[in-house]
Amino acid sequence: MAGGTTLDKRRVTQADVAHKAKVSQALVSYVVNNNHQVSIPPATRQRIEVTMQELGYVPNITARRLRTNKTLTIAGIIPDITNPFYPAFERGIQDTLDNNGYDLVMYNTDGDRGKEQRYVDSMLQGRVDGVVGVFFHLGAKDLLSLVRQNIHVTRLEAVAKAAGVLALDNIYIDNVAASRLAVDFLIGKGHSRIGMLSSTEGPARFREQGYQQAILASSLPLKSEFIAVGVYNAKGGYRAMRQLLALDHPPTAIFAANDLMAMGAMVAIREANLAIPDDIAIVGFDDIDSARLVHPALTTIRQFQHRMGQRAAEMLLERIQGQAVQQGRSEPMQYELVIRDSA
Amino acid sequence: MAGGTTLDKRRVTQADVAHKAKVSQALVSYVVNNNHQVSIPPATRQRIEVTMQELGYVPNITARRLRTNKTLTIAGIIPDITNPFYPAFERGIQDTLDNNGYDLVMYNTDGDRGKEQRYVDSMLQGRVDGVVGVFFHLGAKDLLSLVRQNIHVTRLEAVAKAAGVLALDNIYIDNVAASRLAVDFLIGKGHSRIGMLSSTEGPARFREQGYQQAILASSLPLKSEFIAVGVYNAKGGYRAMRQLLALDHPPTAIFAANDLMAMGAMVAIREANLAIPDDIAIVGFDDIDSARLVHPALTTIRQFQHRMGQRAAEMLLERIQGQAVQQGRSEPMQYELVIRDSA
DNA sequence: ACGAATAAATTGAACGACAAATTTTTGAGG
DNA sequence: CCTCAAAAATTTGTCGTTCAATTTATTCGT
Repeated sequence: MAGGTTLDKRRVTQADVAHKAKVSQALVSYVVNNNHQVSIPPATRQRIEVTMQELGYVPNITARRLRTNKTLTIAGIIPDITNPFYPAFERGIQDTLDNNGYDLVMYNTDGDRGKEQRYVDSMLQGRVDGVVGVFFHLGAKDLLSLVRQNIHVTRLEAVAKAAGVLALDNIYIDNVAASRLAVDFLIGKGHSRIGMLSSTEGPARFREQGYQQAILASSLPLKSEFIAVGVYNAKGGYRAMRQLLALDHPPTAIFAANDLMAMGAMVAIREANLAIPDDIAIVGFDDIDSARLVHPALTTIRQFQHRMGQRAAEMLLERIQGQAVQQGRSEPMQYELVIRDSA
Repeated sequence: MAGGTTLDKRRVTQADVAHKAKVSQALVSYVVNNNHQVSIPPATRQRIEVTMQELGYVPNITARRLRTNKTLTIAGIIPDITNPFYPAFERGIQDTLDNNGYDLVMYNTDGDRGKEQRYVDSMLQGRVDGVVGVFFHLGAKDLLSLVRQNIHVTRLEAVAKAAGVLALDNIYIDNVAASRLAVDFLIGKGHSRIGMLSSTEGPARFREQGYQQAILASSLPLKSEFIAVGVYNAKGGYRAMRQLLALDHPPTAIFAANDLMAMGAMVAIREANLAIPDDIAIVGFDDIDSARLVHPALTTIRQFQHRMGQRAAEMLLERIQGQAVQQGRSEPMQYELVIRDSA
């Protein structure tokens, strides 16, 4: 029999340490937590510390969580980590949480209402102290149950939200204004036939609003056939672009609802033997990492995903630690137009 | 005053339900868990269920975890979620865990030994029931402490590992063989001057081994100046490629240690006014999503990251649930050469 | 040097859900 | 009305933290 089946040896508890050190279990806890409210003679403290060493005591974090009613854990509820927008966002969250001793649990909703609701409900069991969430379907009222249980929420939103009375924070970039910036840039380049690759998903409808506002403000005609709708990824962009290319007089410039759609469109444009940006200029949205690696490099709206994740986590921790004003906060995040070669 | 400060209303517990329903707390637990070991008359069961409804009872998951000594939580310890290889891997893990009622906690090590060690140590506090890990520095012996605490581990490895006596599973793709496949393809295309963009990080050293084996097996000369080393990302690939381009007789084909380096190299090649694949052919590794979106589309070694994540999680759950053989398992994963336009 | 007052050191108990072990209640058969 | 088994219900121990309570030690005035 090799020394393999030593499984049933129970884990060392504070009670075990206390017994061996001839003190009460409470004293061991005070030593573990280095609590200064209570005075412990150096001799006793050392005896307990030595005994912990000897027995190899490691605190049971679940018991600690139960007693303190703090999990030191945050949920990150996002649509899909394989969408290139989110890894840096999650990483920003995790970096900030890690610096503060918090864990991050990951959930992917696929932008599905049922999953969003299911995960929010699951949080009511007390898995986490707070949630950083990107919800396509749930609104503040759907998160009320969490807030009432003192589980705080910070949301990433796609438009400016008025800070409500609910103790629930938002960060956002103004997708409408940012999209106007992108389309105004194309207009400024002299384009008069500007198409958009839009989507029914995610923040695309706000980006479409920005597109429409820019066109209308410039007194160019707003043509509905110039707006092609597809799913919110490269394939959707490819297909929507083919739709626009099939028009008698296709656009000479394209604003894509996100970089993936823009990249899919670039494939379609090349297949049609057209040159970017000479025949068709294209602007994306998000500035995902690969935007600078495609050829020609993609002009796009940059968001600072890592910073956004950090800030969302910071605001959440402030609220958890009672350092935030009672009322909900809403904070705009930066964006900028990155001009590369595609437009 | 406003109805805002209703915070201190204590959460409803089983004891509250028991008191109102005039039963013991244990009975409530039996009803909650629908335990069939014990018989409960329908009338009593219903009374308890109604009372739970009335009071809005929600189980305290931390207390449950403490009592059952099961967290139903798994740690995912990876180098960096912003490395495009990992999102689909993590998503695969999460999908499988979610189907089995498990949560996933995310940690990023940046391939740093200290962080790898710190996170592993932190798991000893009983945060999780198991770990899916990608470790660049820690070996089986460093994970022994976890296995001894009955915290199981499944690792993603870069080479075939013999299944050890430790109850610790691996999945891997054979990076050496896969790299040989890539370089053999270039040799088969008639290239005799084949360079490599390598790195000191991650699995790059195994990919370099495969490169060397392929060159040697073909009786081409193995030139050390054809191996340029850079950091494991696009910028590293760009810089390493510029190094190769500065040679008197640069290679006519490039094997990059991963797709990001390949894409960085493509930028450098274009800047030198050389054509891909006509002047220089290039092959990458990983088949990240954007590999098909760059121009020309990247020939590369495809790995099935989502499937790998799923399989890693499956193996871990099998072990946690005691369905795995005692001995460690090592399972190869599929890969394939995807021929696109860059070579 | 002695008792009271104060300070220091230490301990008990509750928290919440689960489940094994135990006790109480019910009801049938004689 | 008693026995005995089955059914129903309860008791108990668990894990770390922290408030409250208790025990032990020390100071100080006389």
